[in-house]
Amino acid sequence: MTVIFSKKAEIAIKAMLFLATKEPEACYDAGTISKELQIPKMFAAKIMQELVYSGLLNSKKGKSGGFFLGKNGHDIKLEEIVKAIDGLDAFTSCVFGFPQCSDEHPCPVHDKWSVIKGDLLNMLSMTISEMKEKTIDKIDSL
Amino acid sequence: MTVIFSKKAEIAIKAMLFLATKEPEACYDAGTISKELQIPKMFAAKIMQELVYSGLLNSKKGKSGGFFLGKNGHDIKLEEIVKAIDGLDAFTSCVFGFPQCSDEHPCPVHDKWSVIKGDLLNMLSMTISEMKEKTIDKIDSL
DNA sequence: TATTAATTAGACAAAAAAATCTGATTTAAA
DNA sequence: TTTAAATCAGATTTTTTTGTCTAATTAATA
Repeated sequence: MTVIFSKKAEIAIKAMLFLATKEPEACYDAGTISKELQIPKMFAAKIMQELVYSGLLNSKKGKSGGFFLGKNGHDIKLEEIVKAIDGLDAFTSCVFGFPQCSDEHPCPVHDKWSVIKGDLLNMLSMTISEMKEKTIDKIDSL
Repeated sequence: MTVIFSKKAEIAIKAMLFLATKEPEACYDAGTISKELQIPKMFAAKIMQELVYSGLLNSKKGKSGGFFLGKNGHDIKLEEIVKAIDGLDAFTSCVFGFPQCSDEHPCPVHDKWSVIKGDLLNMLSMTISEMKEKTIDKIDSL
């Protein structure tokens, strides 16, 4: 059981965080990133591709190619990364999956979950740059 | 992507909530419960068995057998149900899965996530009886 | 221009989670 | 005592998620 987002989303966030700590246009290839994150190269490559597809990363093909941030880290929120990989359903729907749950027809934890959902979205509003500031020199120890 | 607990845990909660709205020792069989929750009978049966195994439900075998709460609804917290089915790792570990994440070596969202984890556990401290009070006559519309 | 090293797309495989089946046992009631 | 209807345990199947492979394309550089 993953916590709040899938393993792929977890990796996506870590990969983007890694790139955010580097020079803006510097290219890092899937192999380098996979070593950094200690995951299989082809799995990293696949996830990076999804991020390119959604515009969060850019890529350079061919020899000495690789990946780099698609826009300034100040403009990339965690939420966008999660949205690109998992979607945001988890953060907008009823925690029990009751389709009719709403303010008018609340499930038993509707109010509490509504507050928590807000806090979760607030947490996900952090940008990659902000994360970087909090992470400098720590990524290795994590 | 499930939100905070698995689909099985969702079903477990709904099934226990259903039983909580009935007479304490009244038996309801897997078929009845599966119809109520609109899920396959055998899937319901399997989940009920897990709940029996963990002591949250009791069962009566044989003809006109079925399931009923293993203890008073006032003494059954949501948390126990989730724990029985999914475990509680999700509510105690780092949201990014960083194994070393701690107060001393916080990940970038450690503080925010710590608060949210507390709120989640608080939400799960609700008892089945409390949920019932908030749900009476609503379970059909949900 | 040939070689090498990278992304890309899509098919494929493996593992995990969700769902189903089967056969044994239990028990109420005909 | 026989039958019908239920739980139970464990194996099996299906679906989803995770992870791998291969062939095509791209581009730097020798």
